[in-house]
Order: sequence, then structure tokens, then C-alpha cells
Amino acid sequence: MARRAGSIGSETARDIRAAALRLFARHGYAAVSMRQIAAAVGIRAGALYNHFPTKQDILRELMVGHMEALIGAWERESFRFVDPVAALEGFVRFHIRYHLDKADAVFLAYMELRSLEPDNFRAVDRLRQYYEGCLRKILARGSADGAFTVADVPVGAMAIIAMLTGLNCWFRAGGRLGVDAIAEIYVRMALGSVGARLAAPA
Amino acid sequence: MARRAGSIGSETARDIRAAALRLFARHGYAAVSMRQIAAAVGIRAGALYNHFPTKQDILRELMVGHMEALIGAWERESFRFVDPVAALEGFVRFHIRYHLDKADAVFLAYMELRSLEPDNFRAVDRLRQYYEGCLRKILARGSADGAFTVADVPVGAMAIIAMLTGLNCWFRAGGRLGVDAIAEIYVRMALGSVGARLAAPA
Amino acid sequence: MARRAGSIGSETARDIRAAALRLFARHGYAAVSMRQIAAAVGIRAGALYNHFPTKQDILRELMVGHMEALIGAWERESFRFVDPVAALEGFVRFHIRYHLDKADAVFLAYMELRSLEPDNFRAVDRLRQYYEGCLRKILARGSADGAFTVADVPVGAMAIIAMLTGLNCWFRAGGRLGVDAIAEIYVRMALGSVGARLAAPA
Amino acid sequence: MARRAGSIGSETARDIRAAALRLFARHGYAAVSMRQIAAAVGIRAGALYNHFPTKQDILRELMVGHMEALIGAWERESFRFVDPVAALEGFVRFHIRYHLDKADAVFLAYMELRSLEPDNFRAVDRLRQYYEGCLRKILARGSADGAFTVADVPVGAMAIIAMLTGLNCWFRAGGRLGVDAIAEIYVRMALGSVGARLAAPA
DNA sequence: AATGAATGAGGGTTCATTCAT
DNA sequence: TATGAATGAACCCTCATTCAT
Repeated sequence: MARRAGSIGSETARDIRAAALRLFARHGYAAVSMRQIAAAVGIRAGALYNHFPTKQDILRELMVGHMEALIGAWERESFRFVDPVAALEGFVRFHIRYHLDKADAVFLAYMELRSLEPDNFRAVDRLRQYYEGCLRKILARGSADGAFTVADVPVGAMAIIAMLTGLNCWFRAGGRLGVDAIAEIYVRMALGSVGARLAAPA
Repeated sequence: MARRAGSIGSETARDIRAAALRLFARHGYAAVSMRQIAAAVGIRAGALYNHFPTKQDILRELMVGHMEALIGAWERESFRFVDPVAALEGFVRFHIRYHLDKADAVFLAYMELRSLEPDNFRAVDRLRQYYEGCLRKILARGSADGAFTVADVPVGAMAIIAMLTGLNCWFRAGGRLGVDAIAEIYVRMALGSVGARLAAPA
Repeated sequence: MARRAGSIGSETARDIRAAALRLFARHGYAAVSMRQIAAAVGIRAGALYNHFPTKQDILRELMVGHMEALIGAWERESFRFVDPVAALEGFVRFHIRYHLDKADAVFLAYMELRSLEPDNFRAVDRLRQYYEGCLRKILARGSADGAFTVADVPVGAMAIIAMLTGLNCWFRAGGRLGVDAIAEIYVRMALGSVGARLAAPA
Repeated sequence: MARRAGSIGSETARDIRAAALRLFARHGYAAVSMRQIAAAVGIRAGALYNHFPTKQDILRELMVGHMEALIGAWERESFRFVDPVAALEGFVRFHIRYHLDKADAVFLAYMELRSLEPDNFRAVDRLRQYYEGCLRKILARGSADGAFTVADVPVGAMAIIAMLTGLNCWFRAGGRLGVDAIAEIYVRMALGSVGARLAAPA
């Protein structure tokens, strides 16, 4: 009936985020109830509202948080790549690694855009476009210096991102191929799709 | 209070399918109520049950119907392609054209697998795998005769299908590029991704 | 689980109105739950929504309906009174009789104005002002022809209406005095309060 | 997280009383939450329970406190009136002045009797009857010495009190008439209602 | 084949209250 | 004395579904 000994708000909030992420990714935002989230955390539904004002706010926080983390992570990596071919290779490996690592968040970010209320949608969409812009910049640079043959940079970027992200739909850890092997395959396919190929290791 | 003048059962069922498809695709299965579907058709919720035993049955029928139609359509086309390169090109053009044509059904088929009850999921999944098998066969043939350089046929097939299907997420008729122009771009990218390229038109 | 044999919508709606009126009047709008109303009618809470879109709509309908009925009833009576003294006497008797007859609706109309959402409040308030206007007209006429001594017609009308309506707070049928006896007392007090008195019966 | 700098228990309790009074009067007891009260005071809901054991206790304290203060104030005035006409005039002026001064408490005392639990109701009701008895005594005295013509003293007392208290429903400071002007009107009406009139000022 | 009235479960959210801190 | 995290009950309302009509 009251605070349980040892309960700490920030930890509960973290647990709620984690439980909601997992459940939303598996069953979809609309199909998950606040009671289910609470049960996964080990509290009652009402207590969720000490940490998040509404269910929609949980979703927003998860999606915005994911996109910001994704962009931040890429920006910490991208500075290393000058050569467009290396940059595309780096982007593919980064994207696959990150997306398999945070499979639930990625899945959510692609599947539940429609569950966001207009304002939240705009915020997330802006971030998503920014991330896609990172790939477009690489393609544009490679296109300009002749490394890539890209008929259309925006279309090419969407095609490659879709190809990579599709991984999340079927990849399961412990399957026939490991992450590295799969990343290798995708690097070759992505480079091939823009008319380039991996530089032979020196 | 009874049958509406001029109503014919099969027409109502068709209207229900169409309305449900549209609504499920836009808002998600879980987020659409039987009342919404009924309202879109112009009847009351109770009348839906004269045509479909449950909401889940509407979903199943839509998804199975879509996959069967998709496979049927491809099989009517595929016999024409002997050469793997031509076959891949044909597959890409077919998939894009079909998917943009039936955008809602495609979207549903990819998004709502998780909303299917186990039996229905298995039925739809079997069909989906069959369709993916069609592309795998092309890649395998091209790989065998040296036309393609594919590190892993199943992975390659998934990558290409994801790339193509991703189109549905962002393509809007009337945009900067038409369907044919986009298909052209994707043909080149898909071929490139497996180390091939369009044969110069004779 | 479905419609019960013999259930008729209009009858259920009437029962809901009656039950809600009784409960709102006794416990207050905010303190009455939809489940309580449903239980009083003998149905489940969800079924209420086949008849009224929201709880607020029940309240609005009760209050608007009451005010319209009240005004309608007075207008069917008032034409009979030419003489202001007789009109005031008629008004007092009418108001008391009507208010004791429909004690719950009257109580609601005076107590739950604050529970109405803005639009609904305006609608009810307009009707209430119209009714008060009926008494103001009587006072004004009597004031003009010297029958009454009224320092301020609007204030006088409010004072008399409050006096009469206050009856509802304490009058209980079967008490020491019957309705007619009480009406007689109030007629004298109301007339006295505007400096008039009952004409001696001829 | 603990006592706020400079906070003094009795001040907080007073603030709570004031905030609850205001909110209860405006929205009704049932429609006001402990969180709203706490927010109005600038503390959290839990802290209210350091000052009042339950929400009901706040209401009881407000209502009992108001009735006791009202009775105390009248008793400090009433001794001055020997003559019944002057006493009734004094009562009217006192009641109006006091009620407009403490409009929220008065409103609460008349509106929320039904929100009191049985024991608390009895306590408040006893006080209310005592206060009404003060007016009854005046009417009885005036009736006995021929100053008033009252058909029924208890009914007359209720009628006059309702008339006066009704003021609270519509009077707004700053309106067309000031408190004194209105009190003047009500004095005349109240005296008239019992067949008396203001003595001409000597 | 359609309606309209019902159910029982459950939705998101708020409530008064408790209690470790 | 105040906070913030929790409870369990209840809130209004919507759900898929049923069935008399």
C-alpha cells in the first residue's frame, strides 16, 4: 500500500522503459496494456503514472531516446571515415551492429511511427530524416568523386537503409551465421548496389 | 433493421475486406475496432458477423489472400525468364509494381504477422517463405552459372526483398520520381548488390 | 451476453434517465458512477453507452429536459393570469407544486450547474434565465400598476425564487404540513415581500 | 524532502483549509482530489496527511468550523436586539453580510451536507438547526407580540433563510448593486413577508 | 442480412491513502 | 514535516462478440 523499502524512482523508471520497449516491440504499442507493462516491472498499473504521465509518453521517450542515441553513436564513429567507400562500409557495419544490438528499439522506431501523436511524430521523424541524411551525405560524396554509381542519392539511401534494417525482421542470434559474417555480406551487397566494391585489404 | 435494399452478401463481404485492409494498414490491427470497420462499410458492427466469424478471421483472410495472389501473379510471370539476370530484373520490376499497386495488403502482410494467432501465422508464414524461395531460386541459379556473386543466397534474398519492400514505407505516387524510374534504379541496385549489371539492350 | 428478450431501447433509455436523476440528486453528479446507474437500471455499465454517449450527456439531457418542461408547464398556465397579484400567487403555487412534484430534477438543476461543461452550461443557463424572466415580468407589471412595492425587480425575483426553491431542501411529504398548506404560507410571504397581500376571496 | 525552510505546521494546516474551502466550494467535494488541494497549497498529496487524517476530516472541520463561527458571530450581535422587528432586520443584515463575506464556507455548508459521513452530518446538522432556531425565536417573539403575521414559524424561518442564502448563488461583488443596497432590499422583503415593515427612521 | 441492445472483460487513468526516506 | 513511490479500488469508456428482433 505504500512505497516498498528500497524502491528508487530512477530505477523503476528505467525498468518501465525496458519492459515497455520489449513488450511494444513484440506485440505492438496498441496491443500492450499499461497493466502488462506494470506486471513486467513488478508493480501495479497506477504506479506507472508516478514515472510517466501517459502511455504515449513512454512510447515517445523510447523512440526519441533511441533516435538520439543512434545519431549520437554514429556521429562518434563517422569522423573516422574520409573515403566514401570506407564510410559506406563503416555505415553498414555500424548500422547492422547497432541495430542487432538494440533490435527492440530499432523495430519500435520503424513500426510505431503511426502510433505517435502528431507532435511526437514530427519530433521522431525529424531525427529519422537526420539519420538518413548521414547516409545520403556518404552517397553524395562517393557519387561526386566517382567512387559510386548512384542513379539517385535519396532513393539509393532509402534502398540501402531498408535493406539493412530488414535484417531485424529475420536475424536471430545463434542462427547459421553470426553478426560479423552477415555484416560482411551486407557490406558487399551495399557497395555492389552503388557500383563499388570492397578495397582489397592491403 | 434487416437486409438493406439491394444488398448482396458477397458485395458486403468484399466491402468489409476492403475497409478492413485500409484501416488495418493505416492504424494497425490492434488499433482498429470492429465498429470502425463497420462504420467504414456503412453497417453496424453486429452485421460484420454475418460475413466473418471473428476479427481475426478478417485479418487471416486478408493476409492469406494477399500472399496467394502475390505468388499466383509471380508464377504467371516467372516462366518467361530463363536467364537469371533477366529473372532478377523481372522479379524486381514485378515486386515493385505489385507492391506499389497493393500497398496496403503488402504493408499488412509485413506488419501484422505478429497479430496472427499461431495457426494462421503458420499458414501465412509458409506462403511468405514460398515467395522468398522464388527469389532464392533466381539467386541460386545465377550463382551457379556465374552470373551473380552472392556470398549467401538466403541472406542475399532477404536483403533484396527488404530493400524492395522498404519502398512502401516512403514512396508516394505523384512524387519526384514515377514508378518506372524508381524500378529502374532498384533494378540496377539489386543487380549490383549481387555483382551483376543490366545487359545493354541489344 | 446479448440482447435480452423483450428489451426495448426507448424503455431502457427512460429507465436510465430516471435512475440517473435519482442518484445525481441524492449523491451529486461527481459522486455517482456509471456502474451505479447501470446497477439501478439492471444492466451493465457498458450498455449505458448504447443510449447515451457520455455521462455528461445524461446530465445535460436531464437538466435541459427539466428546464424545458418547467418552462413549458408555466407557459401553459400563465396565460390565465392578467392581474399581477393573481399572477404572482399563481406563480408561487405553480412553482411549489411543480418543484415538489419533480423534486429531484429541480434539485439537480440548481445544484449541478457547475458540473456542466461550458456549452451545456450555457444552454441550461439560458433556460434558467428565461424562467426567472417570467417572474421578473410579473413583478415589473405589478410594480408598474402599483400593486407591488419592489425596490428592485431583478433582485426581488431572485429572492422570491430562492425562497420558494429552498423548500426542496427541507420539505418531506407526510410531514406536519401538506403541500397546499405550505403553498398557502408561501403565497402570503411572497406577496408580503413585495408589499401586496392576497385579495380577500369574494 | 523534509520540512520546508520556514514552514510552520499550523500555517500549512491553515493553507490547506483555505485551499480546500475554495476548491470544494467551486467544484464540489467529490470532484476535488487531494492532489488538487495539495497543489493549491504548494505541497504534495502525502503531506496533507500530516495535518488531516482524511479528506472527509477536512470537510468536517470546514463545515463545523463555519457553523460555529457563524453562530458565535450572531450571538455576539443578537443580544443587542430587543424589538423583534429590529431583530429581524438585524438578522437579515447580519446574515447577508456574513454570507457574502464568507461565501465559500456558506456555499459549502449548504451544498455538501450530503457528502458528510453520518456522524459528521449529525454534528453539522445540529449546528445548522441551532442557527435556524435563532431566526425562529425572532419570528416567534414577533408573532407573539403582534409585530409579525406568521402563519407558521418554522416554515417562515426556512423561507426567509432560503431567500437570504440564495443571494450567494448570484451575487457578485462589483455588480450593479452593492452589498448595502441589496441588504436594504432584502430587509424590506423579509419584513414584508411576515407582514411587517421597516420603522421609519426617527 | 441487418439492427440495436446487451455482456463481460479490459482499456488508460485517477483516486485516497500509506509509508520508507 | 515533506517527498515520492507505491497500492488497490475505482473511474469513464471501448472492446469483440452475441442474439432477439
